[in-house]
Order: sequence, then structure tokens, then C-alpha cells
Amino acid sequence: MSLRLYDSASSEIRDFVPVVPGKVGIYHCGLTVQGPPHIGHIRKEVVFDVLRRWFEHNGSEVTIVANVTDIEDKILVKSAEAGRPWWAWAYENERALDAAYEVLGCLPATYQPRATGHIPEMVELMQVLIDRGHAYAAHDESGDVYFDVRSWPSYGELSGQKVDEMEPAADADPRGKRDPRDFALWKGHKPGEPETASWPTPFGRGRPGWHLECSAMAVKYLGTEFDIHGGGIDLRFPHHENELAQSRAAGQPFARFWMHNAWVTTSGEKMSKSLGNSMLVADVVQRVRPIELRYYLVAPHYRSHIEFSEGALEEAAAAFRRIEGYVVRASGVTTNVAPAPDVPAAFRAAMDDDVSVPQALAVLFDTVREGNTLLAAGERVELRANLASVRAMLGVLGLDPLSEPWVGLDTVGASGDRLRGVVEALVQAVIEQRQQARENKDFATADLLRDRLKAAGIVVEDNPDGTRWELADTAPDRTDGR
RNA sequence: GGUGGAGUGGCCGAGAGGCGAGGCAACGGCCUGCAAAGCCGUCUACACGGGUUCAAAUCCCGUCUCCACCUCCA
Repeated sequence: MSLRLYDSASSEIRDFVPVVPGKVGIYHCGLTVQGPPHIGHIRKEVVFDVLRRWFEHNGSEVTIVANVTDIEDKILVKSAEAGRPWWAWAYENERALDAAYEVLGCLPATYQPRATGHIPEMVELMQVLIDRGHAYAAHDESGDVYFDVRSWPSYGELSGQKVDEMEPAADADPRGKRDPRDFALWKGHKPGEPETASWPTPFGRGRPGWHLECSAMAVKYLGTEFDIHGGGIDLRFPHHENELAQSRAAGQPFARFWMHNAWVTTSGEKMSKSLGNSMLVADVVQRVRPIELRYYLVAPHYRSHIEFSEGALEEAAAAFRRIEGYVVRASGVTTNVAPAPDVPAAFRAAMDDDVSVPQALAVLFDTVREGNTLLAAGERVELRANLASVRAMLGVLGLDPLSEPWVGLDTVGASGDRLRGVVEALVQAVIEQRQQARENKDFATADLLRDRLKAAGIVVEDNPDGTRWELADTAPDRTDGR
């Protein structure tokens, strides 16, 4: 395979060569589980899910490690505000995150290590850094341990900055720091903080700084040198810069490629800052189906920023329904068409070019159009090949409506199989009545029956092969003018 | 102050010196009892001002606007 990826450390597109042929190790920063995930958080997951599927499509064995940072300042603050134990708060949000991954059809990570489960590894790493002269315990007895930025000449290499030109941290409490730009590896336990949120170390009780856990866990599970490290673009600095500095200063080569996805914003504002956040995954999937939300997040290039709007979301849903409609109709007149073993060359070329999903989608849409023509012409043999190809492409994007987890999801909704059978029988009865009316040229009655089904949320379509029905789209009323 | 990104048709969204990406919407046609879906066609766009070139959305110079990051963000 000749995959090329944009490496944000070198700001260029390079040939991807794995550390171990045939295997790929990917670490991407999961989430600090301080609250339920919004669609910005989940975009990152969907982006790396597509990358992973592309590797696997090409026969690579992929190991994905996505951390869960379950101890951190905000978790302590928010859980305290809610009057709940920090660990309960973190775990609740971790489950919400897992639910969001699942509802959007993301394949599970190979492992999701928690920061709190890797304290000994972090202490070890700190000790190495101290021994090598790149970290120091604060001299003010706070229990803090800092990374010594000045001791590491290549600090800033990931984000292309020079230490001297950086603004010192505005909130920096320089009390124990040698340089205001030094960052905390470890935070000493403070009075008032829960005792459960601290662990013993040679430097005193405390808890991880924000960056240390990722260095420790990435190396533990993927080795000292691994293929890809990813996350949202905001993590490039400081989080990833600091990770890189810690790990390299400890003598580890660390990640070969750094991949960062762009933001989802609302009204130009990053989601984490918007107030009255209605962009939670759990809310958005009430407005469009999860597979449609996935399409919306997958369709633009991963390094392009998405300005969220309800209109664009609905457009994306309509675009996806065009593909889905073809797949459903084509599979209705063929049987057992499995996804093809490979994708069209143009699709492959697009995906190999830094995961250019927009161009890959253009190939997909072209193939769908050909398929619709074959469908109309009754060319069943070629149709089978076309459908197999479309399903293969959709599979790479995690959008094949005939594959897990989407298959059978929303023919009737989530109300259970019994109800589903009842609805099918009732609708079929009405459709037969209507068909009888049509045969009698009683179009007034036929149209009345169609209208009544429509009022009930069921759309019928007359095709040469017969009449199909499906649930109407649950798009919201567009009375807000947007 | 430092670093990086963006401005493309009614809308979304790719591309990065020459062959109209693709989708949504709209309009016309075919098909249909009428629809829907589908197919065919129409809408020839690249922030602004210069320049280079046979040829610029793409390269160069300048300008404007917007955004992100600079140690709590995916």
C-alpha cells in the first residue's frame, strides 16, 4: 500500500511506513471525562475510526489505544459542584463516551487505559526524567514535579515554536517553577482535595499532571516507538508538545506521525466554549439518525474545520439517504451481495492521499449513479458487482447500512420486534388495499390511502417491481427560518 | 508579540498552473394514473488589487476579513 499521511510535526505529507511491517500502532487521546461528549469530541473518534478501517481493509493489523483521563482538575471541580465523588463522575462520563462511540458505529479500541490505573508507570517515567536532569521536584514542598523546558533544546518542535517567543502561562503560579513555561508532570495533593484523588510517590502524595499519563500509557502498550499519535488540533500544543518532550527526553523515539483533526464549531465558537450546549451526541442523534450524523462528520476532510449548522446537517442527511436508497433498492432485487474485497482504484487513490474522504465520496456517488442506471435497466449481473463495490466503499467509511451496527436498526425504530411485525402487517394491508384501488383506476382512494400512511409517518413508493414503504425521515420542522 | 489555518457558485464541500470533483436545493425534460425515487440536462464559482505565464481558483507581491493555539479544551 502506498498510503501518504500529513504529519503535523513536519507539516508535510509523507509516505507512511510502519515500524513493524503489516502492523500499525495508533494512540489517540481519548477524553478527559469531565462531561458527556459533544459532536466535536466524537468527530475525532470517527476520523480515527475511518483511518483504522482503511488500514484494516488493506490487511494491516491495527492496535488502537485511546486513553481515558479520569483524574484531572476539571473533574475534581465539576464533581465537587455536583456533590458527587470524582471517580463516580468520571466513570459516568466515560460510559457516556463509550455509548457515543457505539451509537456512531465506531469499532472499539483495542484498549482504553485509564490514567488512574497507571500511576506506577508515571512515577517511573518521572524518575527517569529527574535522573536525566529534565525534571525536578518543586523546591517549595508543594509536591509538584515539573518538566524543565530549558533542559530540552528541541522543546517546541511539534508546534514549531521557540521557547523564548512563547507567552508564559497566564495562570502560571510560578512558585515552584524554575521557568514559567515549565509544565507540571505531577501535582502535589492540596488540602481540600479528596484524599482518594492522590497517590503516594517518592515526591509526596499527589496526582498526575495532564500530560504524563499519555506518555506513560502510549509507551506501555505500543512500545517506545510507534506509528501514529492523534487527537484534536488543539492538543498539538501544549498537550502533545509536552508528551513528546517528556518521552523523547526520557530516551524514547515516540510517535512517528502526528495526526490532528480540525474542530467542529458552532457560530464560530469552539464547542467546549459554547453555552447552553445542545451539541451533545445524545441530543443530535434525536434530530438525525446516528448514521446520518456519522456521514456529516466523515464527509469533510479531517483537517478541515466544520462550522456546524442544522441546515448543513440536514443536507448531509439527504446526501446520505441518496446512497442508502440505492443500497436498499439494489439489495431488494438481488440476494446475498457481500461487500467486494476491494474498492475502485480512484477510491483507493483518494484514501491513500491523506485520507481524502471528500474525493472518495465523489467516487462513491459516481458508482451509485451507475448503480441506479443498472437498476433501472434491469442489469442484474452488473448490478450485483456495483452493489458489492458500493458496500465495500461504505464499509471503509463505516457507513454501510447493511452492515453492523446499522443493519435492521431503524426500519421500524427501536420499539421491539413484536411491534415491528404488527406494523409491517398493518402497512402491508393498507398497501394491498391501495393496489386494488389502483388496479380499479380508483386513484382518489389510492391517493387517500397514501396520504393517510404519510400522515402516520410512512412513505410509499411505486416501482416497476411493486410498492416499497419506509418510515419518513424524522427531520425537524424547518419553521425556525434558520 | 510568536505559531498555524481559512475565505470557492443559492448552500455544503473538494481541488491546487490547462481537461467543469461530488452532494444538497432550484428549474426543465424522461419515466409515473398522479407522486416518490431514479436518469438526462441547466445554473461556468474561487475575498480584493496588482504581477508572472501561451494559460492562474492554483504561483509571486500587496491588501482586507475571519479563525485557532501560546501550559485547563477533541
